[in-house]
Amino acid sequence: MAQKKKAAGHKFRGIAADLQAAIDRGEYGPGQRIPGEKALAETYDVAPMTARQALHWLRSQGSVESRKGAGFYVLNWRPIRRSGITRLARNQWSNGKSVWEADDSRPLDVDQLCVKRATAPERFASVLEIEPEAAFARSRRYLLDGRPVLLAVSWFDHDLVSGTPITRPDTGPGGVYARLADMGRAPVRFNESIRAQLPTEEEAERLKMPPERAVLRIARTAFDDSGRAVEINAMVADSAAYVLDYEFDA
Amino acid sequence: MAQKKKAAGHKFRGIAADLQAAIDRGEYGPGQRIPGEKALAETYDVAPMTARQALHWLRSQGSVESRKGAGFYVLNWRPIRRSGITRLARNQWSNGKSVWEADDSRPLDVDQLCVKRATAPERFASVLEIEPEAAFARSRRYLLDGRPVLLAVSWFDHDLVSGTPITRPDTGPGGVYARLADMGRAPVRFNESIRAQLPTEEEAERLKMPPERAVLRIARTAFDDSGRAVEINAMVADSAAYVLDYEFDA
DNA sequence: TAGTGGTCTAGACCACTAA
DNA sequence: TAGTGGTCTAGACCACTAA
Repeated sequence: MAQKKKAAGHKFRGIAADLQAAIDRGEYGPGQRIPGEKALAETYDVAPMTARQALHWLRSQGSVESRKGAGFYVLNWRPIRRSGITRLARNQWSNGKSVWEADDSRPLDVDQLCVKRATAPERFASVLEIEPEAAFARSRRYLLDGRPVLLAVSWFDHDLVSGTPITRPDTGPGGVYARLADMGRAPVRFNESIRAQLPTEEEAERLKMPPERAVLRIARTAFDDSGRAVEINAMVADSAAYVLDYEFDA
Repeated sequence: MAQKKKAAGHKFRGIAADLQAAIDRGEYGPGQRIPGEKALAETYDVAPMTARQALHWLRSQGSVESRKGAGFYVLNWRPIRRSGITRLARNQWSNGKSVWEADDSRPLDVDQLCVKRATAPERFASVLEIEPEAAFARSRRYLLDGRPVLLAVSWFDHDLVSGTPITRPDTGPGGVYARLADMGRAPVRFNESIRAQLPTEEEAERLKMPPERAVLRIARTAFDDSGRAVEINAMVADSAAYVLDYEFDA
């Protein structure tokens, strides 16, 4: 009968733990291939499905990535530290005092830039106090070393930004916030809401991430000095790539 | 109709989408049971494993929960809105302007309170500038309507808090921050770092959540006016239960 | 006692990769 | 061309639930 080396009915966890430990010990270095479904099934004397579960668990953790037809390969994320409150970022209070190993000094590339009139999700439209159809969207994708890590769509009141540089691919120095300031609608206050959810199929494809790994959804609303929302930036980040950081006074 | 191309080999996605749509339409209300593995396998003419994948996908989204031996039941989360920057919370800027349907007016219960000397994770110890063994931990679990939603462990320098009310279950009015203030080490600045990861087996059990659903890990570091870290609060939140909220000036 | 989810078996075919 | 991951089949036994 089936041999039970771990708690009954959790074989795949034991296999995953073994592999993770081997990765942590450096037995498999970044970029190296780890044993595949067939090899694990034989080694551990389990069904291929069970070996697969272990590999997918590692993948959804971000420990490995799978390449179809090629195998599973060790990843070594140095998460991007995203400072939500940028003007206060990197001050004396936090120098070198971080609970995560992370890095915020690497430049991100942008592609898939798309600016167009579009229909906003209901919940964004209501915050912007517009009809969903009366929205303008600036969409783009961010990459780190060629790997997609973040999707972002900025939503505006179409009537507000129509005819301004905000509707053009290049918004000029200072970006959209500087242009909003030019129009007398400078953002003076921000709200960021964060959730972790599964990616949609499209999001997973654009981020080249496995569909079972969570994304961080960050919705940043910018308010002008009259308290009206002038922009909502809806971001979707690969959860394996990001650490979000906020600093504030007591 | 926006029916996706039936790319051969994504049956479970179609089934999951059908069920989610039925839930969204209200065909299955909160608390109601949805068809199980066997029923779905028959209805859609697929293998039980395929039906199971669909149900587990819904579960990892937080749309349903499974009760062993009883079936899958519709959940209706009203996420808890956690304001990171509490002193600024709920001001004019954000009144009624939220992109998520959430609620922050419900009281949380506390259980599993445990205060003891303990060994801190390396990365916490180094931020607190102590040896891992020289740590003191205050651990507890928070529940909403009887459902666990958050685990929290506060880490201190053992030598600093030893003999103070911080080492007792009841820390008195104002809690640990007031006691730190009594000692001349009042927190004046905070840093919160956020990641989304899979729960450990123990975390999933204590939160009564499926192991494939992500948790939000929030590490809050409190600094005194000399810039030294006086406390690290390591929180683990069910990602289906929480929206994190930060507000700040431009 | 009948039914359910949790885990697992032992395969299959396909598209894709690397040599 | 041999090997791999992605998806799926058609079951199995177990612990547990609800009637």
